[in-house]
Amino acid sequence: MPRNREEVRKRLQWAALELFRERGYEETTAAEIAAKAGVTERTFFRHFPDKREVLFDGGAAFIEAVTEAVRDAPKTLGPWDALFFAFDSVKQMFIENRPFTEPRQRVIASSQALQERATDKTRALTAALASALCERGLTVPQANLASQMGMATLSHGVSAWFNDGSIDLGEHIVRAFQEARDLSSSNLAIAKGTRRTQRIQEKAKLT
Amino acid sequence: MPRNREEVRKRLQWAALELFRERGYEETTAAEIAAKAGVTERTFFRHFPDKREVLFDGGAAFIEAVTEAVRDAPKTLGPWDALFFAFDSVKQMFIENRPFTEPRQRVIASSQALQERATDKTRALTAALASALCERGLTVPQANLASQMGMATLSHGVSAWFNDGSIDLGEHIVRAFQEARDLSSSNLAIAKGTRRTQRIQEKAKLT
DNA sequence: ACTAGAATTGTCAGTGACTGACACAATACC
DNA sequence: GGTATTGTGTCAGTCACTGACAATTCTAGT
Repeated sequence: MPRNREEVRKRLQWAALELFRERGYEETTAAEIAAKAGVTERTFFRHFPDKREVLFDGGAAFIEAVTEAVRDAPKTLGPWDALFFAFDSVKQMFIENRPFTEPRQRVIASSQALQERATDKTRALTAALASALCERGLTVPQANLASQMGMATLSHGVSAWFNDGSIDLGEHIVRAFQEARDLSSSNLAIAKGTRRTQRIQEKAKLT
Repeated sequence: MPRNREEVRKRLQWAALELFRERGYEETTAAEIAAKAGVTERTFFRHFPDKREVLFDGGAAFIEAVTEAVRDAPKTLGPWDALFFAFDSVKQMFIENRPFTEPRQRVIASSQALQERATDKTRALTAALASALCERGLTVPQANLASQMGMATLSHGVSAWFNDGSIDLGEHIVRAFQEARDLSSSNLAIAKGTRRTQRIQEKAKLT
């Protein structure tokens, strides 16, 4: 009885979120999710490669949007500005998906296994960003560093937005990038060179 | 036949690394690892909570060393300098563990499941760093941002050291922090304020 | 050396995630 | 209406992981 593929997929996701919230992730079996969605356990694993993945769908679409935004950024912009441009371009996706994302976040926070998968999804996005930055002339290490710093900054901004919805998401992102700049530009020891750094460390050891 | 606990632990780790390199992670069962170490599958899971964890031992010791170094950093240092101080203080651990770490890295890179766990270990370290930074007067979001940027920078430096052992690890870390500063301080759009940023984006849409 | 008690392991049975193979049903296309 | 394609059900099986209990070895006190 093959219904519409997408419909079954969505029913499974909905059922999973529902059961995870009621009983918790570990206490819910894949068979129970499938039963609630009106299909078999085997069908569940035909739609999702593993039990965790049922909560992480649509991530690929977001990755595609952000990396495309990085490619579309004005070529005059440096990597840091290009990332800001890209994040600002796709901020609407965060706003639209917030009703789905917010309850899911609570479930993820309650399970170690789900946190691991969530972290891995962030890593995949970071890697895709780095790849896009490479096309802008950066070396691989530079692109990795920039994308990781950018993702850390974006997470910072989105997290602040979750806790304070009274301010626009775009404004939160602007502030996050400002904070990142202030933080790393205050690097006194390194700015003056290695010699001074060593002296500071020797001083510290005497204390 | 209970031998010394630490000895069995190390035999299991060695056997696992060996088998993972020969057959790959997925193709090796926990029972096989245990048999090679002269114990039972049940004993394997008494020493390690799951199959992946056998490759990630000693991480706790490193976390403790780095966070303690953050706490010991001169109080006059800002968060960014404190992180540099801490990383520089424990760089010896990287040098000593390189013979174990390097082959392990190849195994990890060949398995999705192991990569996930590795990423999670990085996340745990980052969280511990953020916690240590909080004790230096930073807010939670600031500490999170700083620790994530710091970890990204450290990874950058260590990775460069792996690829170029002719230069000292300490020098690689110094360079990584310099690159991080240069990267985020060149944030032209944000530095001039939101208005200019919006204009840049509107211009881009016309293109 | 001897022995009680703690620590470690072996054995066994069981759950649940996940997979391959095959048959069956529903849909799309002609 | 027949046929290939696609989605699903069923079944058997592997493997990660766990609880319970017995057996074994180590450790300390005598």
